[in-house]
Amino acid sequence: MLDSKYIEENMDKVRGKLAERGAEIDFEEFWALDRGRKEIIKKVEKLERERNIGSKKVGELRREGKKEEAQELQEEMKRTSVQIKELGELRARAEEAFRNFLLTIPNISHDSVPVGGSDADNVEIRKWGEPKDFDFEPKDHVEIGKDLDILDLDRAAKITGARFALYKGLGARLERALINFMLDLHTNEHGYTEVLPPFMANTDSFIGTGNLPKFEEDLFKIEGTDFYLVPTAEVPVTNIHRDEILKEDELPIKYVAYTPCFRSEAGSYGKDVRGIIRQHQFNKVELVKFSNPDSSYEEHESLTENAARVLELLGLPYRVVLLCTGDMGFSSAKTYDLEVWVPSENTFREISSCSNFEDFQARRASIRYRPKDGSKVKLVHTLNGSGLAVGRTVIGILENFQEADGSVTVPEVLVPYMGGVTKISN
RNA sequence: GGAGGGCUGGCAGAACGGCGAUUGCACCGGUCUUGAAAACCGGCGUCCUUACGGACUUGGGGGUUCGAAUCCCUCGCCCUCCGCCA
Repeated sequence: MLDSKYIEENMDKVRGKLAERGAEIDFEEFWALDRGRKEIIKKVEKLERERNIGSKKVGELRREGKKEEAQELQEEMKRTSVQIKELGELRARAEEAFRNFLLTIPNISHDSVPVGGSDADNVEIRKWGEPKDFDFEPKDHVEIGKDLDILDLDRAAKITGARFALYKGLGARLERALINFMLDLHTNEHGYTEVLPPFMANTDSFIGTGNLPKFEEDLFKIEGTDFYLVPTAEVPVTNIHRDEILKEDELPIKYVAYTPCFRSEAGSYGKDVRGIIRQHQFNKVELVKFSNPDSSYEEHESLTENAARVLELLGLPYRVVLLCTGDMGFSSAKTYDLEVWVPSENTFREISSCSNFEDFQARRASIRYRPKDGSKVKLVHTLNGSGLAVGRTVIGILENFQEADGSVTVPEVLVPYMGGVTKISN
């Protein structure tokens, strides 16, 4: 959520910035809602003042034994009270309409973000590693998984439906090994605190991160409750500190969390239907930071590096891409995507998305800190990034490290997590 | 699922339905000091207003009342006990 005062004072900039990302804001409506809200607030508060003074006076008159005067004033205040109640309802509606309007406006991009309409305008920042030159026809992960009997998509479809996976044997072990490896790396080497949050969260939490009210169709809701399955650990973890005032000394707070992620994938019918690239349920290790606003962009860079380190240790070729205005998520001010090399597609595919949300989520979720110098409490900046998406990491490993004989070499760093297994083969 | 107790400011903890929440601790600033501590003074939630001011805020929402932290209803959460259960 943007600061309404900021919008008022920087109308042209806001208009331009939002246009860059393909979002239009109806300023006529904004002004109308804002003006309406302020007018009604003024009226109500004037009446409330009268009532407060009047009521106090009633008490005084009674104590002085002036019963009749008290009675008279009481009658008058009763009428005032009725008016307040009526206007109060209008006020509530006006404020809600204003807030709802603000909740549907996306974040403003950082000045370093390139302007563009689609992923074609994203900017490659750097590349790491060399895609392997296979001297045989490489298979895709579906074939590899089937041939090694570690991935059974047909039976998963029987259990649930399309876009679900059943890992078996060393496939299941590989998934678990990756989760543990990533958690150990980020806690031991990068200073994150491990958390294991609920896999469902309530409406307030989803509003806090910006997933609601606008993107409900992307979520699975639990019938008969106020709970949704989390589409990313970002939701529960960012909301750990919702409605809190943190100490400046505590910042930055860094969490790493493993959760499964559940996404309805509405609107992606027919896209990535083969394999486990796009699933209704997948595992992810997520990095989340709560930062001092002054240093959030440094924290963004280091968070991205922390995620990239996973790929480097695994030996998977990747590139870093700076998303353009048109390709960024609703809540983000700046996003780097990490893309892993996928031999079967002869291209890079997103495996991590690292964003700085500045105070956009913090304002929605009311996450603030108390500056050391005693000045007014301020909103923190929130950041997060996948560290990494586990299913897609499995794709990377199976496809990049496949051998001519159909086996897959286990990256050295994972061997201890695989119980000493160095090669997955029949 | 049943019975009971609770929810107040960053924390602790008061407040017969009536001058719009007493106090302590923590934190920040100032005075004092060579420096620090102590002491003293001030500050330390949100909104409206150029300002002066004003309104709101005792878990959320609603009700009773001239007036609600206080009474009633409802939802949420925490604690204790019973039942069931991985």
